Amino acid sequence: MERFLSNAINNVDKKGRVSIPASFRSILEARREFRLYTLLSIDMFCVDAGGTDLLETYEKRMGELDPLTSDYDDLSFYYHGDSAWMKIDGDGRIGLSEALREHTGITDKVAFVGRGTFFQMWQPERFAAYRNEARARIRAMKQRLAEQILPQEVR
Amino acid sequence: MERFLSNAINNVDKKGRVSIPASFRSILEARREFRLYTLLSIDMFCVDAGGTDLLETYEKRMGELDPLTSDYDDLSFYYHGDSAWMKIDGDGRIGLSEALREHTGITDKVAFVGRGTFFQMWQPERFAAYRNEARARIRAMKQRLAEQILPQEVR
DNA sequence: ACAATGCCCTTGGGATACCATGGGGAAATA
DNA sequence: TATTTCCCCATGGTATCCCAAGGGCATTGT
Repeated sequence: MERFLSNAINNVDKKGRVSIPASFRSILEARREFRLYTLLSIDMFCVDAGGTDLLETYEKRMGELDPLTSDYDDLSFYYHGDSAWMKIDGDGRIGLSEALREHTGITDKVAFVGRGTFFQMWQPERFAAYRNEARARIRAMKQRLAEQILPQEVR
Repeated sequence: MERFLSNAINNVDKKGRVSIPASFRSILEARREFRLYTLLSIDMFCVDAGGTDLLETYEKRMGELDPLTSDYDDLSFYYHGDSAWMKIDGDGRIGLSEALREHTGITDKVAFVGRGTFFQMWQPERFAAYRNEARARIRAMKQRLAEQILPQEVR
């Protein structure tokens, strides 16, 4: 299946609309998705977005829990309550909701970031900052792995 | 089947009516439901609402118990005694009962929260508080899982 | 190699439909 | 008869639909 790849920054017009990058749109269109499932991220200031399959992934994850547990309840509360369908208009745009703006800090520009099976929407500055942090963590990770693989004496 | 998704806050007018969010309404209409099954939640200050299928889900749950047990009796007492049908008017509104107000603390605003197969009605402040708690619990849940997967030495 | 052309993508804006809300008044209830 | 419930219509704001234009990129032709 085609992946959501790369990133782009698009402008919000005065009606509060943004164009979804064409490369993302064509993936959605190929899957006959005419709306976006969006979820306010729990640990980042961004929104996860994708097709129905994204929601189904989450529901599958929930499905592995007993419906009577509080874990299940919390997950359902989050996946269904903190998410929304966003209609994609004929020109491939979406209208940003108040909840989305508040959670992400987005005002006049949106950074779209491919994440493989889904993509994210960020306020550009926050995206840049997060990206730098993530890169630093990856460098550290590589370092750790290298130390793990090479025995002490060889280093 | 279409899910109840996202959340919205609507006003109660001086006649005591609230509009059900259009996205929720359209799901009910598609299922030819012209009234709402509502149940005072046991462990939250909210009301669960949905179509006939919601009541049927509960009855099925009861059905798995022995009718002669006190558990069965309690559940039946709860599902049938603490619930009510709410009529939906031609404009998609419902009138709030005294019992509902008392249990939820709702006065002039209602937070509607999608829960997939049903939705909830909250007093907005209580909803905001519960939502923050739930999100915190999920963050902790993710943390637990991450620690479970990564062996101690690698961390 | 450079210029011209055409296509695709993003952005803009007017018109329209939908939705939440308010209120009048009739019908049902007590 | 008084009060509540229900049905109807009105309105302001917002979201959606439709059409148009400007700019960048690649392709084509000279």
